[in-house]
Amino acid sequence: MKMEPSSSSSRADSTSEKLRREILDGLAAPGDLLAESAVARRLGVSRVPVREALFTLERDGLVEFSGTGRAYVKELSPRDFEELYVLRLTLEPVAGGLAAPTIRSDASALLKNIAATRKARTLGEVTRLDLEFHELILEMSGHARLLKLWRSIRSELEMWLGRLQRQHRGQKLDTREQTASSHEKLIQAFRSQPPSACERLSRDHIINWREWLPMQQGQK
Amino acid sequence: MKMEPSSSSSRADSTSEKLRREILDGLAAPGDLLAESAVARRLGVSRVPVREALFTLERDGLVEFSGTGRAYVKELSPRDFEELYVLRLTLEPVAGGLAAPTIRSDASALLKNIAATRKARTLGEVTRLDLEFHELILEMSGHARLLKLWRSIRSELEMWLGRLQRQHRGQKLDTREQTASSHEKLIQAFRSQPPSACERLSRDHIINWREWLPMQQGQK
DNA sequence: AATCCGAAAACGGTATACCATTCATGACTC
DNA sequence: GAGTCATGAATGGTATACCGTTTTCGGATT
Repeated sequence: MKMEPSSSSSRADSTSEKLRREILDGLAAPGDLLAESAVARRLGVSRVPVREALFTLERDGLVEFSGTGRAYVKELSPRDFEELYVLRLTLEPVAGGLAAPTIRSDASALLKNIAATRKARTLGEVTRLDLEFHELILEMSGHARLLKLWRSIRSELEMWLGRLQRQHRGQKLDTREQTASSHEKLIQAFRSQPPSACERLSRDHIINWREWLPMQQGQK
Repeated sequence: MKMEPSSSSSRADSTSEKLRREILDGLAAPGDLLAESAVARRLGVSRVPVREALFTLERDGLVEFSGTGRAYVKELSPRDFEELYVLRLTLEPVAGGLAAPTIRSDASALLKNIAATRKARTLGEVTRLDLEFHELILEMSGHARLLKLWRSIRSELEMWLGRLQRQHRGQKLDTREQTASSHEKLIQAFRSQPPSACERLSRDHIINWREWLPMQQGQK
């Protein structure tokens, strides 16, 4: 028998997860100092696991170190988001092409995700399931490093999307159905098209996603 | 006045560099255990910087951790190299397209690299300068994350190429002139072609590079 | 009021120590 | 001889302590 994988046994992991959540939820504002001792005291662990957690978060792009080794919550500019967008546009079509055969043989995980999306109760949940859908395709590509690279930008994407949501509370776009049906169409196409077309479809899907996003006015 | 950047002030950095070199030079064989205490004793530092160095090397793909936290020198299979090749094919054309305007305005760094390549005295030096040439393009793309992703696979590439070299000592291909002139042509083309063509040219350059490589017979 | 400066507090880098777990070795059993 | 189990060494995770550097802040100076 095993423990559920969510509750990590090591304090370094649970510390990085707690900090990640605080950053993604906006509790820790961009630019905030994450001092090792302070975090350690606050979370009731020693500095060692905190230190390790900060390195992890740096790898995930949520934290950056100053020249003197201090860790700060990273600031994300619209220009940063553009970079992330270009990377999705670069990585995901390749994954789509590679994953096409796998998806044709078994798309159950993707379909399950779509069903869950239709039952989502909050906008945040839709966003999470959306990213999970795309990560599933990366996994099905069978390209371990491609998946690793994609994961290395996932947290930054989540941070940006979370901020967007908090800024546009009022809007009641039906993102849920939009996302679900868009993903559904993508799978249908994947099942009937050759890999090269799957690349193009993946690309178009990202472009569409980008256009739906409510963007801020400030360019830079 | 500053210290030369090569000698890093922190022991964690110098430790990771020493280990990186040992792995790339084949002193540490794939599969070898890198026990924290043993490395610490051998290098005359405590376990703390060693631990940090091992995390760094894991990020760079030279080391992998077992489920119980032990660090081993990563095994690289031909299939792993295929993944790396696909990633170059994915990332570098995008960088080429983005870097085109910058290169047109100032290609001096690239030209300098080519000149150095022509003066290289060992095959290993040619390889290093080759990778540096491509990294320069990534830098000139102005896309910080694209560069970061490329760097995250650079060490693995170096490891593979180093192993190839050691396996094919006898061959006396004139890689030096081949590399230099190929890079020269690429720059010339970059200067006269639109960004979309630069993407294609970058892609072709990588494909050519791949075909020149002496590959092993074993597929898996 | 603005600037400079020095002392104290905060902070990061590293070493050492402790403990639970894992791993390797050899004896023992069948 | 193959498999099993116990024991001790090796190993990683974490806490704590020390030290040099950086940062902060209040007071002196202009």
